[in-house]
Amino acid sequence: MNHVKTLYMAWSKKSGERRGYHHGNLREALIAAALKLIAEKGPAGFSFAEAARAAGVSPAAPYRHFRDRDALLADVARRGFERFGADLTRAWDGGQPHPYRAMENLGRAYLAFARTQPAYYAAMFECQLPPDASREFSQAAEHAFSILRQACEALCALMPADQRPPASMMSYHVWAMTHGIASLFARGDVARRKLPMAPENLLEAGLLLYLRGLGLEGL
Amino acid sequence: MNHVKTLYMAWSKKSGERRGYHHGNLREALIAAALKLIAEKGPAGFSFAEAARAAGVSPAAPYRHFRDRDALLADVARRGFERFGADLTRAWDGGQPHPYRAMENLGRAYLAFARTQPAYYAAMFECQLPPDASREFSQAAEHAFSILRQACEALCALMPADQRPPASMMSYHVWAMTHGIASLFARGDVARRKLPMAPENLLEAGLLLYLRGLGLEGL
DNA sequence: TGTACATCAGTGAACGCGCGTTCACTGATGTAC
DNA sequence: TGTACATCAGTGAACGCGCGTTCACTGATGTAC
Repeated sequence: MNHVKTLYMAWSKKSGERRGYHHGNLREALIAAALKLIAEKGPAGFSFAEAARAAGVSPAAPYRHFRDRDALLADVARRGFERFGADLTRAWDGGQPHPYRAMENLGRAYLAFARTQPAYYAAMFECQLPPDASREFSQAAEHAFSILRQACEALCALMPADQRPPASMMSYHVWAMTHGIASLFARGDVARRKLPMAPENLLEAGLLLYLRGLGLEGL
Repeated sequence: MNHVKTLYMAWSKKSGERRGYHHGNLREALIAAALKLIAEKGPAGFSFAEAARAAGVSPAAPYRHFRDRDALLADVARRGFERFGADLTRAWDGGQPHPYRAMENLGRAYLAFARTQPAYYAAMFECQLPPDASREFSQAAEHAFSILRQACEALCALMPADQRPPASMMSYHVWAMTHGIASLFARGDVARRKLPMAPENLLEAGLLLYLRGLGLEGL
């Protein structure tokens, strides 16, 4: 394919000119449309046909890219976990400048994801999608969680070896509290509950108290 | 209405005999059908028509009891919060035999609800239903949460007055951790994640550590 | 470089389906007299 | 106690709709020669 022409086409699309027979990037366009629809009406209010319409193609076109409606939804969830994992990795930043501060950033990133990507969040956690639906899906989810575990291990390593709590248990606790605050108070959709403080502050205090309970002082 | 006859009708229905022109308890039957459908296919896979079919009435009959599909769903969620509140109240049992033990029971009751009533749980928390959708709904939800707050106040009261943490903040932390564990690991539907221990034990340890962080020792 | 052709990603018409909702109706219930 | 009647909770047929999915097709792309 003529590369210059490709670039020209991309430019055309960007500037809203009429596309030709081929869409060029339908797969991505469908995902984007799905996210928009989920954000507006919840995972239930998303239909294959409407996504096609939003992308400006015939209702049969999506079948070239996804087996069926559920396959698209599963792909949205998988991508969600991938972005989520990337966000968490960036926030953790290898534990810099200090494991505790990095853990705080991790929590903030979790809340920020729930707030700014409510569609991804709902697809990932509230779609009745079995966690082991597909290999790629469960791996992406597992990877995101592994960042939390890694952070907990780094925090445990700050303690004398004979006083360290099990990092695995700790990571589940941190995950649960963060997920609870995100799902109840930080989510970016209509289901968010009111809270008399910033969710970030609630989370920071919660983690601090929990870590103190573990004997991790002097942060 | 003849009371004996009413009792007889109820008996007839119980023994599965043919009902007459009037259903007798359609409202309840529709709620029950909705719960069954939600449990099987998620909140998205529930339709007014199918609920009517399950209750053995024509598709127009439900309109005598609910304005529309969403009204039924909202009623399910409201009832869910009422049952939830009742369960939590029973578990707390006025703080008997000891506030900490009662708090433990409270957490167990939360997890048990998520496990045994996944349909209610999904309708309450994952239906994209705004928390302030209706007065009755938000009151029922608020009441359930107030049990948690009450428990936290009782626990705070065990501490010297000058060391007490704000019970309000504490109740949000307890809620978040419990809700996180329930939603991720204890729920009774396909979205439950595997956990290398009983969710109850994870929660107990988490609460214990958190309380220790607050300075609530000697439990 | 030019051309023939395989492959790919779209079309658009069609289908059967179940849904939500409405309507005029009817049978049962409970009550006023 | 009997009867007439208002009210209530159902019926069932009908509607328009959008959905998911299929099919034979076609236009564009990229490549082999």
